[in-house]
Amino acid sequence: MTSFTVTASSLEQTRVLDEWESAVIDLFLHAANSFGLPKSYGQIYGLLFCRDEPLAMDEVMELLQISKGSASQGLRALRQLGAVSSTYAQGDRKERFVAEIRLRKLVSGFLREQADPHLEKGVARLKQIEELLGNTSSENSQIRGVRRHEVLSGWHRQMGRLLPWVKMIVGKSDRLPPKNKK
Amino acid sequence: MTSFTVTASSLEQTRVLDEWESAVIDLFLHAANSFGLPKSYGQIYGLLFCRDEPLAMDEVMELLQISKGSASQGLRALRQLGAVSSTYAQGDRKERFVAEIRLRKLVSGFLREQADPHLEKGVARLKQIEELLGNTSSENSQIRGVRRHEVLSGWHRQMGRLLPWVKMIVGKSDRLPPKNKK
DNA sequence: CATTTTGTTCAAAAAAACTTGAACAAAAGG
DNA sequence: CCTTTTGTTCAAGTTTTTTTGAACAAAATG
Repeated sequence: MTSFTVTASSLEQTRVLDEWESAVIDLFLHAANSFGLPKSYGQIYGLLFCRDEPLAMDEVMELLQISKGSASQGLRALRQLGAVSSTYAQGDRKERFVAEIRLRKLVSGFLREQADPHLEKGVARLKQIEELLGNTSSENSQIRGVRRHEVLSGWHRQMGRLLPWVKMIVGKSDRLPPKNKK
Repeated sequence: MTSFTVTASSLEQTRVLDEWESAVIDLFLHAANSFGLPKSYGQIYGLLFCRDEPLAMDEVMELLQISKGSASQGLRALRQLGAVSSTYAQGDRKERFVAEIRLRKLVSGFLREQADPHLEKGVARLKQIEELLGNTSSENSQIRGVRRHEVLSGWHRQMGRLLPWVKMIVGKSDRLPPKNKK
């Protein structure tokens, strides 16, 4: 009676979002935002995170109600970050996507794409500042500038040391620890 | 002849930016941006970072050519982050600001203000998802949801563990190491 | 008090970031 | 080839964030 097309589980859950899924998607939306990524990237990742089966771009568009452009760009960027990977289902032309769910991978991808480039640009900037210090007419200012340059170099070195540690630490216990107690 | 008002160093450098200072300010402008802070915060911090003497708000405004509003809000936010501290020069009504230059302090302030609140909101969100899982009609979906909730909880725990380490690691060798070689 | 100096607030303007969708390519099928 | 399906690109539109500046408060000065 009321239970009509209800047990269409594995293959039909694809069409609508469960409440909890919306909440997870929303969580990732906010998370993406605070990592400086567009909201839509968060939504897309969140959706894939929820699902067991790979989704194609058009399914992502429909489920999240976002445009082709956003879906395309979002999926590409997420793959670039290593947050999503794609497969081609046998005998189907569509590319389908799944979320990378290992925190270590997510973090290291993020650092590789976001932090590492900044560190490299940092080298160039420091070099540039060093050059400008040559121009400086006032001796006092130059001395001050050299000190600041040293401080910045120190910070740069520190950051370079920190990143590998972060990757390590997050790697530990990627799997859930055995549940003890109750 | 050519050296006229030239040696007005310590107290008069205040009026203009040296080239290297502009470069440092620009560096912090970009850095702020990639930490998700407004550019003006970066500029203000950068300026103070360059200077030995504390600067008042109107000096910041003039040197950076920014509005009263930006200067006021920027300085307040930076103080909140622990990136800047203020003093009142004896017999002067103006509040004057200096940059916190110890990386450890900067990082821990940033984490305290930005990361910690997110972790706390995370707890609430996880709880909410857990509740929504109760509503879920499809058994399969619920099971899937429980799994995802477990994954998210694991991530949350990991992040909670990571932050203290970051504060530690950055703390090491805050001072420049003794220069050996050459 | 009235005045001056210093600093905050917040609505409106400006700038930046994100999203959209239509036009365009690329590849598969027939 | 021509058509269909799938996916990319990017200019224009939308939304969000940041900055501005004028009005306002607070505190010191005389």
